[in-house]
Amino acid sequence: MPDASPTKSRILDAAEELFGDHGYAATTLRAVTEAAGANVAAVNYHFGSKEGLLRAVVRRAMESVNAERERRLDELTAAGTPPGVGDLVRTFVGTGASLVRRHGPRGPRVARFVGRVVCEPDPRIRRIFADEVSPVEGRYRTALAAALPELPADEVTFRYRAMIGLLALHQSGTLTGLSPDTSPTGPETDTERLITLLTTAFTAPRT
Amino acid sequence: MPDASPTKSRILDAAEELFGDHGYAATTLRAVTEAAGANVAAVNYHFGSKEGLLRAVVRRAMESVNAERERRLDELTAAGTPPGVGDLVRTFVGTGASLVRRHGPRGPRVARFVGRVVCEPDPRIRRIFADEVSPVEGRYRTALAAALPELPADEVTFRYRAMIGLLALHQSGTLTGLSPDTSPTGPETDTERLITLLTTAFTAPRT
DNA sequence: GTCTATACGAAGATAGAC
DNA sequence: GTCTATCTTCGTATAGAC
Repeated sequence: MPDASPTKSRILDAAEELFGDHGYAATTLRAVTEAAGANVAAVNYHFGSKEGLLRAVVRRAMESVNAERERRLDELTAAGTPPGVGDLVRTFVGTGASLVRRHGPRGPRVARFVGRVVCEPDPRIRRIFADEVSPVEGRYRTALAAALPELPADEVTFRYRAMIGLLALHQSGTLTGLSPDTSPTGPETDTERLITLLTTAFTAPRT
Repeated sequence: MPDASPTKSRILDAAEELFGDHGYAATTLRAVTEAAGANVAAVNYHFGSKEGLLRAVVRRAMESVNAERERRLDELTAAGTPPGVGDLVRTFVGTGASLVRRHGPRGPRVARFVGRVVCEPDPRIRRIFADEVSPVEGRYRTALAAALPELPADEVTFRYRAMIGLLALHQSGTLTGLSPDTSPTGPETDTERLITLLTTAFTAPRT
């Protein structure tokens, strides 16, 4: 269903950009509605609250990633032999990094926004994101545990969370530097480096 | 030099706790001064601004960590043979995790605060933290590059930033779960797991 | 149903009294 | 040094135009 309201859609676009650029708490609703060419009260009408607006932006950004992660995990498990750690990490990280391509011209903005939301320490914001990705997250964690039978379940969880965190830092540009465009190498190189780092980290001996 | 003003000291304590619990942006100056039993304008007088208060809290939290990181790196390099990756990672991560012990009863609060600040995506906040740790940070990065001669310099930097990021996520409790006390294992176990993960990750093949 | 105009209480910052 | 008063701006709530 395409957006019934053009105002609603413009507010989503503006919030996505401003939340990603300045963070959730530092972004004022007035800045969002001004950029969207709408009135302040419109966000309360369409999304209920500032938090409701955040949830809507997260959902729009993540639903296609969730779908592709499901699809590729289905492919991996349908192949007969259970997927290895390398395949799982590459699929998960690669799908996350493919946010940029998936959202067309809005791609870089979406990636920056998502990376920033995942790093957010506020429990309420973390909860909103967790709600949107928890189904597929559970499937990957189970598959990783199966691929690492010698590793205790809680250490798998520990490393899984490290993967989520590093992917988020990668997407928000923290891993490449303070300024977004200081990286001498391209973003694909960093993604490959992240996959290498994480795959090796997962196969570390148990502690 | 002990604090000239008891009000100033109480404001630092209160800000450390509230910034760590609710994040910088979500913490109101009124909540800080109320918890400190002082007037709202006292923080503006003593620290210039909310940002100045943050810088003061960061400095008080990190100066002993910086000092111990310097000291232990001196020990490591004075031993004759250049330090290996495992020693460097263990020293760096262990020193960061020792925040808890180093600040006595305030320890857990300081660790939560620091972890949260490092994860903060706001460039101004990141800059404040970077200012306080940059000298010793440079020394560790150089030592890591020397211990990994086969790795390109920018990939060392990439993995170094991953270490900083994961240490921060570890200290803010993101790696152990959404709620702070859900971890079935103790914090030392998680620190050991982090050291294992990072040491293995550093020695991954170049990409 | 969609949206705008506007008002309310609370927050951060500042100036000046003491 | 510390506090009071005040200014601007924030998120939210209400009422009504179309």
